Amino acid sequence: MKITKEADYAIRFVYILAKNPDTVQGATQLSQAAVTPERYTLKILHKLKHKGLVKSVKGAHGGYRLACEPSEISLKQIIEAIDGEIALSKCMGEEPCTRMGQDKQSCCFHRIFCTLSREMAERLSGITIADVLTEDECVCEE
Amino acid sequence: MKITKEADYAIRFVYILAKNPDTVQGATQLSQAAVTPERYTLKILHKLKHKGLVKSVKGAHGGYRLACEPSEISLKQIIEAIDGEIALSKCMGEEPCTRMGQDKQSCCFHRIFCTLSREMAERLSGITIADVLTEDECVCEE
DNA sequence: CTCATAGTTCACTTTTTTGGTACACTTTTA
DNA sequence: TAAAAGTGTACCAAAAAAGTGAACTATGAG
Repeated sequence: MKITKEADYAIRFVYILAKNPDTVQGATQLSQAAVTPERYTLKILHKLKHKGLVKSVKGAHGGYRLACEPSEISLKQIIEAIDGEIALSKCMGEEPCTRMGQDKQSCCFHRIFCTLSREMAERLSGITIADVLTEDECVCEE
Repeated sequence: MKITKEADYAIRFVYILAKNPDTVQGATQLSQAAVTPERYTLKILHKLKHKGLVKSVKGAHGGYRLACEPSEISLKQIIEAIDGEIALSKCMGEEPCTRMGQDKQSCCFHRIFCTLSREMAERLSGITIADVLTEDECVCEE
């Protein structure tokens, strides 16, 4: 019922990039800002790039920047880029399972977990990095 | 973002017990019905008992039965009995974290994840085993 | 044009969590 | 009182998560 640390880091990176739009930031810089191991940072950024959430700039003074506007990147996109599809139960991904000795096409929990997973995904897709930036301001003004 | 297999099993056990109220069912019986290893079943039942969700009957012809009505047992209770408190991010359990180099009392994601976790917990506490039994009937009538 | 910078890729290790066992108990009732 | 059934602790192994190393490639500034 938790997102992985990797997804957690990923959100942080996107957040940092969003805070400084139009600026290319190196992996070293990002690692320092988010307090994460540099190698690990690279790995995560690679996944984010692969999913088209960030873009990389090669060569001297290269680095990373967001591929689109903060308001166009949702938590769902980031989490799914790292952890894969949002599903509360393992029997989501598989075809309808036949556990519990039932010969029916789906186990009795399938539908409930499907619904919950979808709700969660929808909720997360409604929260963008732009929202997080706003929230951040609120926290800081406390 | 997934519940563990153990919690998944736990829900199944409670479900099976709920299907046959007023009947004491042995661990062996439950294992067969849910297709789970017997030893593991015992371990899970132990946790459920510890949290007061099921009761055990000792001695010959002993076994387990629900501690209360199916409508009084929510998915939240079962999942938390096994996996611990529902929290989407690791930084929930800890005290407000000071990552991201902020000297503020809480990181900018803390509040968002707190809200989401609470929402999820509330949603799960609204679904009882009685609901699952009903849902089951629907599936079976497809 | 060349070299330092920075990303890319693959392969690896360590740590933690999950899933599952073993076994030596205790309790109860037929 | 012996067999059936639950109790509890400790342990183990596989898998996933978390993190590392090193060789490689691309690029642009000087």
